[in-house]
Amino acid sequence: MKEDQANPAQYLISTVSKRSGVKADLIRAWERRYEAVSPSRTEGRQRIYTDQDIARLRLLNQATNNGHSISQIARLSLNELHSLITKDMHTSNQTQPHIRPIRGDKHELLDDYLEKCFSAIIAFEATVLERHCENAIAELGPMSFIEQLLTPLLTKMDESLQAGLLRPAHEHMATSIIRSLAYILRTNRPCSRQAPRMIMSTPTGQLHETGALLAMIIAEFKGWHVTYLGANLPAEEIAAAVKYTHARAVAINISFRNDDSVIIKEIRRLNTLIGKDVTLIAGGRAAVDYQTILDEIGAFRVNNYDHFKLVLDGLRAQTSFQDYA
Amino acid sequence: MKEDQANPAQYLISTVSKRSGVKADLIRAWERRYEAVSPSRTEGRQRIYTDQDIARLRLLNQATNNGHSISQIARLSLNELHSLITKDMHTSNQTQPHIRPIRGDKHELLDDYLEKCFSAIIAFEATVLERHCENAIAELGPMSFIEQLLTPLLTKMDESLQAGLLRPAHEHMATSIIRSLAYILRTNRPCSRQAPRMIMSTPTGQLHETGALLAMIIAEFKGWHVTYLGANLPAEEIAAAVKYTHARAVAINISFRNDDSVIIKEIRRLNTLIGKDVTLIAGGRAAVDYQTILDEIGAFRVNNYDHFKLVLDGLRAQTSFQDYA
DNA sequence: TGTTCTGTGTCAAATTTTTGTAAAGGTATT
DNA sequence: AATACCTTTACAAAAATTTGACACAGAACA
Repeated sequence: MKEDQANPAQYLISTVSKRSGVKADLIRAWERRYEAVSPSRTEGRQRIYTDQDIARLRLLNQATNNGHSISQIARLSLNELHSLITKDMHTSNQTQPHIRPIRGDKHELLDDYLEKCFSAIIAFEATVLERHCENAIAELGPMSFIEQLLTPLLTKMDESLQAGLLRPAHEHMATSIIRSLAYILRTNRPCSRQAPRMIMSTPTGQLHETGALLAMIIAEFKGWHVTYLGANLPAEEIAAAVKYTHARAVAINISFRNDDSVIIKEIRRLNTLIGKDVTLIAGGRAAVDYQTILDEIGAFRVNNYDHFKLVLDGLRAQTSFQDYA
Repeated sequence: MKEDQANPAQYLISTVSKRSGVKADLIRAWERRYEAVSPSRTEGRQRIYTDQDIARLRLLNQATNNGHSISQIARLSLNELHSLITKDMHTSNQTQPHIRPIRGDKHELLDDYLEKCFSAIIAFEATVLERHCENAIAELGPMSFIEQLLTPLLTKMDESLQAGLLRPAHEHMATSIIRSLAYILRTNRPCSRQAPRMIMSTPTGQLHETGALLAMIIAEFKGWHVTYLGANLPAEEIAAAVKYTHARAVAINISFRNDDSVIIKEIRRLNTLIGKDVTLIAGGRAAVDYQTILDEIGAFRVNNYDHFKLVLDGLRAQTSFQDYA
């Protein structure tokens, strides 16, 4: 356990430049003028950067492109940079999901992050896990992070839990961290008034909400106005939320096969309560176990996030004309 | 205690102009003539604005468009501007009542925010609730937000829930929003390696985690390195987390009086598992119901956040020499 | 009615500051 | 030796600053 076990400083400036998108000259200028990063040095005075430095530079790059002055933001923390950029998206009505020119070996990069995150979980290092996730979000972008890093990570966690390699405490810790990242991941865009609305929740007895949370983020990316209700909610409450918000769709996440009779009853009840005009979508690892009931009532069941996106697009297209101002 | 605002983001005039919709020239004129804003300066005299300044200018812009004279409203507080504009919306042709610039009346400000947040909850407007909370955090700072706005709000929500004024769906929605704010509220300071560590969770059967979440944030403010585990965790798991992290204290939150035998058993088990060297702290609305067992095993019970802070300080002082870098 | 005063928004010129880029000459690494 | 880095210095474009002036609408005044 030395100074920074999980973070062996390792990258040279050319690598950092490629991965962050900031030219090497400029990286040095930013360091010299504003101490934007503080890399350590080799014996021969060459700069050595960490993952965090890369994430920083990437965010700084994005923020300056958004019109911020480098001198003013150079010393902000990763966290602060995140919220800064989130706010930018929030205000400047149409900042596109930023370019992610991850050139080179993306696969290796993902594996690297996956390994690092998993190690942090095993070591019960919440702070390290959080930092790695923040870095990954900055480098990969929210979507890739969710689909290509987080999903495999959650799967791996689940397997390890089954295998007894991890304890529930590990999983709780990791889940809390991941959940807290939702704020960064969400593109708090103003969400035009005509955006179709959706309720996202988890039926009674389903306590795990990670899946629902990520699905919410994805739906928001797809332009939906999602009202997120958390986990473990009875059908009447979900239906009430639909009425209040005039939602056009309800998505529920089923991660575990607890007590079939309860879930099936809840689904059936929810279906009758929301009426025919509201689309019901069910996803999650255990949703497949309820295929029959879902078919019977004419609800969608989605297998994965791509499938979910397709269904969402279909719903948007199918209904009244939307303005894509 | 420095003023450690969660919002050190700073903007130059061009950004401010774009975001607020007020031309840069005019912003300067308003400052020169009416001190509408008071930006700080860089070394080279460039103006530096905060988020609040932007909000201010946006409101001033809107108010002037509504016919108000800039010289009359330039010095109103954020909050007063808010109510001015909402009043404009409601009473389209009313003689504007005397809006006294009663700044400094924090009580009124808090009541106003409380009212707005609660209305947003009743109306099931998640987005509005979130925006009000974000504004309040910017204006009040994280600590005041938690202790003076959020705590009363949660109490009020609870009463309304009991009275049938709100449905559980309302509460779930609001809780999700509040939880997502944790990321902003947390002082993600590096947390020096010598910071005392603490495990925060909620025992089996206790599904509400808002209290634990806020307690975590407060403990972090107090310089603790908190590992947050979420809700509904068996004693063995909490104890395992203590072992992994070498935590010096465990805090559990008990919000509801569910099944006494379970909770008492869990507390007792937790106490034996963590050993004598680890301090157990219990808080939450229903913690008082378990006073006897807590006394018996020599655990702390805290009544409120101030009490919690006192206990935390006591623990820090009592143990080995800490660095207050 | 006509004149003046005041409050407001806008513009322009001259000057500074900020910031990305680059060249030159030396050092490390492979 | 070839390539990649480092430091220092310089430079030019973009953005901000200050100062002062101007236009115009309403209010005040004669």
